[in-house]
Amino acid sequence: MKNLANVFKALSDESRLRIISILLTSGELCVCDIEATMGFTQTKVSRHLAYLKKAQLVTERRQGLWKLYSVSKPKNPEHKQILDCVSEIVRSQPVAQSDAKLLTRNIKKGCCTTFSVIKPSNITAICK
Amino acid sequence: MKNLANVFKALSDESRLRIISILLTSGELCVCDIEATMGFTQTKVSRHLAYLKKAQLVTERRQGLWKLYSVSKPKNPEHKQILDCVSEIVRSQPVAQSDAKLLTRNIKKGCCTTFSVIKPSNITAICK
DNA sequence: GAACTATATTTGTTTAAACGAATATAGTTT
DNA sequence: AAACTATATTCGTTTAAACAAATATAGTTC
Repeated sequence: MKNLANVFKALSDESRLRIISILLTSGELCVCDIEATMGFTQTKVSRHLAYLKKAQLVTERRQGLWKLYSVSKPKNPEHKQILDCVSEIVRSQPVAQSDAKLLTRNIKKGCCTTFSVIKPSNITAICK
Repeated sequence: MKNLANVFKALSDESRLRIISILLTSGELCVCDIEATMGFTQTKVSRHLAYLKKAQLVTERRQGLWKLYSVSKPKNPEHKQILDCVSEIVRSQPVAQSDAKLLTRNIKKGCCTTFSVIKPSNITAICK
């Protein structure tokens, strides 16, 4: 029960819920794309992602200079139950839709997850 | 999203999750039965119940001297979605089972929800 | 209405969360 | 290896949560 309480604690912050929301719609995002989409500072995004990761709600993989975050794949039935419930609830929130639009606009600008398989040198030439 | 975050905040404490759990198994309980079952102080139980009530997770009705608490009936589709998810998850936690046993033992002792429709004077003669 | 009982709130203290600014780390390019 | 970039962590400060002990409130009994 302590662990479940910690999962809920990780979900008890609006910024973190919004991060989960846009990760659900995008599949995978680098930290700076989350910053750009939500207008958060780098520190803030990084800290919240660390919190979500500690609660096993998100997973990260390195891709060159970037770390790409996504909502975790469930590890066992209980974990799946929680992730499914959370996903379903978060997706049905109104803010989820508006954030999804912000994300789309950001991706159209091309910075920088869309290019995360491209060499950094080429990306910085295109973005910013 | 802010509201959802607050709901999760209300769920981010082990004591509160356990209270929800025994309210689910019992249907309705007075504060002192929760105290007795979980070994919590009166202040602690009352405070946590106030928190849960503020998040609309539990409801209370007065019955004589007692206040009987129960998990809320959903008020709208979103509310129902959250309550259903939470109930399902909480019920599947291991501690929920052991707490249910403690509750049964407590009810057998007859203090005091089982008698909440009886006059207080008669109850105190039986319990304590 | 006075004594009593169940529950709620206040008070003071301790522990944790959130934040920006600054600094550290690890991978990349040249 | 030095300069650079994306992300993580530390630091100091502000705001909130948790708790027990004490007090307040509202309903009950006599």
